[in-house]
Formats: sequence, structure tokens, C-alpha cells
Amino acid sequence: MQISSKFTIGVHLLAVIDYLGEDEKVTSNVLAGSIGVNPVIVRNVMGNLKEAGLISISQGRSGIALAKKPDQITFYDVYKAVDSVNDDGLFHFHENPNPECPIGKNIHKAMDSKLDRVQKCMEDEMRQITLADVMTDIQSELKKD
Amino acid sequence: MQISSKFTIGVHLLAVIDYLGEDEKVTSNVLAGSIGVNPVIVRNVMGNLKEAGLISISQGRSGIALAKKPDQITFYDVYKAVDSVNDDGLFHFHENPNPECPIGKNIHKAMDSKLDRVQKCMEDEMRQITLADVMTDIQSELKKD
DNA sequence: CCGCCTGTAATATACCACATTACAGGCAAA
DNA sequence: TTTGCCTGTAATGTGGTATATTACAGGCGG
Repeated sequence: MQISSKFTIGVHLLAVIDYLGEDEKVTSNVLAGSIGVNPVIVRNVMGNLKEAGLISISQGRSGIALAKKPDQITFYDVYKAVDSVNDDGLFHFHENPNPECPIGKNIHKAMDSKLDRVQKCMEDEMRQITLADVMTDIQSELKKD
Repeated sequence: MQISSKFTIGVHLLAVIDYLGEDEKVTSNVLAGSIGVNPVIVRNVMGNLKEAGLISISQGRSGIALAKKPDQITFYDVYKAVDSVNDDGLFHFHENPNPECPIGKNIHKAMDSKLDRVQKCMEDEMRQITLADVMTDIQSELKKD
């Protein structure tokens, strides 16, 4: 199992928007070219990021721009924006434990809070990482040339 | 996306084995009955847990038993045993970033260590939770009746 | 030796991620 | 205001994966 690539696509997207800034025209086709996926996928992710208030999109001969500063955009924001994990949570619980069995009857209650704790731990860590951190690392790679 | 139910099945499995202990005969059919899934799934998970050294299985008119004490079996052990997450990691990275693009060329390098950090955080939290914790909660639910 | 149980392969099904085509609608520039 | 690019989105295809199910070979204990 893996978290959908929509998440990494989202971060990549934001990085390109930040990098090309207001100088160059950024379109879903340009982005799709850099990311290496279909433009429709990009437009969908763009829509998610827009709904979440991370970017602004003006139609027509368009302009896409960050709606927040890079250090105000965290991995968690992107992760939530693109619905990386559904409402049932990170862990898929088997759906039919036997209520006639003392374990089956209570396993859900006994595990849920623990699984939530694990998921929350992961999400809290994602809140610590920002787009600015990614840009810093990209810049320092670029300087090596 | 969600982590396969094989993980929760694995924990459920261990809980039943611990609960029914050495008194009653525990078979894949009994387990499947409590868990509410097909016996073959149970046997596969059993195999995983056996390989990982968490349970012992003797064939024939069989006996299944925990190979460690409940407080020595963590969620992480089960999670690893059933291959909840493949070797590529928790996050599925888009596979064809454009090497001609300054961002596409470096996005992988810039994000990998951060994603690893997130995953490791989750796994560390799982190491803190044991089968014994689950059994404690189940027991206290049972006492409510 | 008989019967129950595990190990495992083969097959089916349903769902999901991602790709692709197509087109309607909007904004901006000319 | 018209034209052309671009976004929003629906419809469809496809491959991969999770789980179910049937079937059977092999092993151990009674």
C-alpha cells in the first residue's frame, strides 16, 4: 500500500510555481511537463490546492500563483488538500469481526485510539515540513553545478 | 489509500491466540470465524507472523501459540511481518519527473529524506504499542458486563 | 492409517489510481 | 467583441492490488 502520488505531485507543483514565480507563464501543460504526468491529473490536483487556499488560479490566459508564502505551506496542508488518506483513517480495519466472540466484539474499540495515535504522529511530523524547506534543498542542489 | 487490513487482522489474530491461550484448540477456521474473513487469508497472515517469529505453528491436529510474551510484541512487529508497506516506502512518488527541468531534476532528492522522516516517525510510534496494551483494553471492556 | 489442519496455487471479483480524450466555459489580449 | 489559450470536468480505458474462494498436496497426532 502507498499514499497516492497526488501528494508528491502536489508538492512538485507548488515548487515549480514558486520557482518560475511571476516571471514565466505557468500552465497545467508546463507543470505536467515537469512532473511527467497527464495535464488532467495536474488540473485536478491544482483544483484541490485551490480549494484548500494554497494557490490562486485566474482563468483565461492564465496566472497561477502561491496564495501563501512557502514557509507557510506545510506537507500536511498538501496531504490534506489532495485527500491522501480517506476519512476511515490510514489503517483499513477488517470490517466483519464477529460480535459473538469476546475478542471480535472489542477489538475495534481496543485498537482505534491506538491507530489514531499513530496516524496523528505521522501528521504532526508533516506539519513540521514546509515548501520552503524543499526549495532550500533544491537550491542547494542547483548550486552544485 | 489505506494500509491493508492484513495488519489489523494480524493483531486480532494474536489477540485471540493469547486469549484462548493453551486451553482451547485454535485453528485458522476458528480465527477466521472471529475475524470475519476467509480462512485462507488467516493462514497467509499466520504464515507471515510465523516467519517473523511471533507465533509458533505445529501442524497436524494443531497448536498455535505466541512465540513471545504479549508485552514483547509491538504493532511495528506485526506491521513489518505482514508487509503493510512495500519497500518503496509509504509515499508513492510520481515516477517520471522531467530531468530537463531544474525542479524535476531535484525534487526527488529534496523530498526523499523528508518523507523518510515522516514514515519513520509513524513507525517509531508503532513500536511503542504492544499486544499487551490491546489485551488490557479488551479485558477492561469485558469487565463492563 | 485416518482425519484434521496447514501451506499454497489458481482463479475470480471489485475497487482504485492514473491515463487519455473530449468538450464546455471563462478570461485576456488584440 | 472576437479569438485563442487555458481551466474545469465528465466519460472511458486499463492495469494493479486487496480480498474471496475453491481446490488440493503434505504433515502430524490420535
